[in-house]
Amino acid sequence: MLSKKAKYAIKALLALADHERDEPMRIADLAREHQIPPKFLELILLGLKNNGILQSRKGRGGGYLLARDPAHIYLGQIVRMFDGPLAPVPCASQTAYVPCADCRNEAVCGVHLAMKEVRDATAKVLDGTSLASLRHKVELVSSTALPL
Amino acid sequence: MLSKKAKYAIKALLALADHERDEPMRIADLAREHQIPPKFLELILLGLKNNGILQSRKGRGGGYLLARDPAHIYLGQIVRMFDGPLAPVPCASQTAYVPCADCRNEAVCGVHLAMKEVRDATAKVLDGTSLASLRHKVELVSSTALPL
DNA sequence: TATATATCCTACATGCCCGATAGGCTAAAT
DNA sequence: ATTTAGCCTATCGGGCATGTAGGATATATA
Repeated sequence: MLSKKAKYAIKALLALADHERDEPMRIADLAREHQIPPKFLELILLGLKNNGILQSRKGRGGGYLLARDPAHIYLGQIVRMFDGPLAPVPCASQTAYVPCADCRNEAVCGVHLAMKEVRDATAKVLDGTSLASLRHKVELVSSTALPL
Repeated sequence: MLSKKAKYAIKALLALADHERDEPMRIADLAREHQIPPKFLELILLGLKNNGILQSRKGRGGGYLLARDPAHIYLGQIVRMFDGPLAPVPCASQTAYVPCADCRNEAVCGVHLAMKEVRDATAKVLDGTSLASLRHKVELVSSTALPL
């Protein structure tokens, strides 16, 4: 299950990727436009900044902007940051491997085997999707979609 | 994150798939062999029975057995049963679709798009893996693995 | 029929974490 | 100096996952 934090983070980042580069956006505006509790979003954006994904400017005319090119910001990093490893079980994680206490021999564990496949499939999607590519996909879909 | 329930369920089911068909296994034995709290496992197996995946026999010589061929018991069903839909967000679920309250237009939502891909990838793995095929994979891996 | 065995079922405890809020601090622009 | 907007820590409430308790029910065996 994707946490609200990760979900809100992705939404905000996509909005920033759509926005004029070098023009900061304010928390309050992002929150209003995407129906996110403003104080909660504040926390989230702060986290993104402390992880080097966002930059900020304080004071009047300030706000947040992407710290690097949206083509190099991947969903995998965002999701891991807020929700931890992608793997459904710690023993199947590549980035945060922890063995199971109750598992005698991992090589013979069906759960391990199956969940590693799930992890790999998930990682392939999320580590292969950047803000830029996602933005592009949305563009494609919406241009062919029926109007409301 | 895979819940303990789902994890224990898969382990127990694999043990049953390895076991003589039509020879019931007792909760206590399954629990001991796989380091699962017995009363907790009881709950889990009961759930599996009420969902038609297991059969049971009461009294002396009783226990649990698979209700159908292990080649037709898929991990997807097990995981959904204990942990709910595979999709990271309800609006990306195929089996339990619920729209997001905060989403104006799903077709233009990047989160929706990306998470649908994650769901599809996960479902492909879990709905494509049966107890029998998983058992077979474990066999293959363990035969080529180095001994402890 | 009596006893032992093993599942059935409901209720409960408990601890953790997610979502969200509060409120003061700091920096920058005007 | 004042206003604006981000920075940061603490806190809180509610829900859920994990696990436990204990009795009811069904079945095999002696």
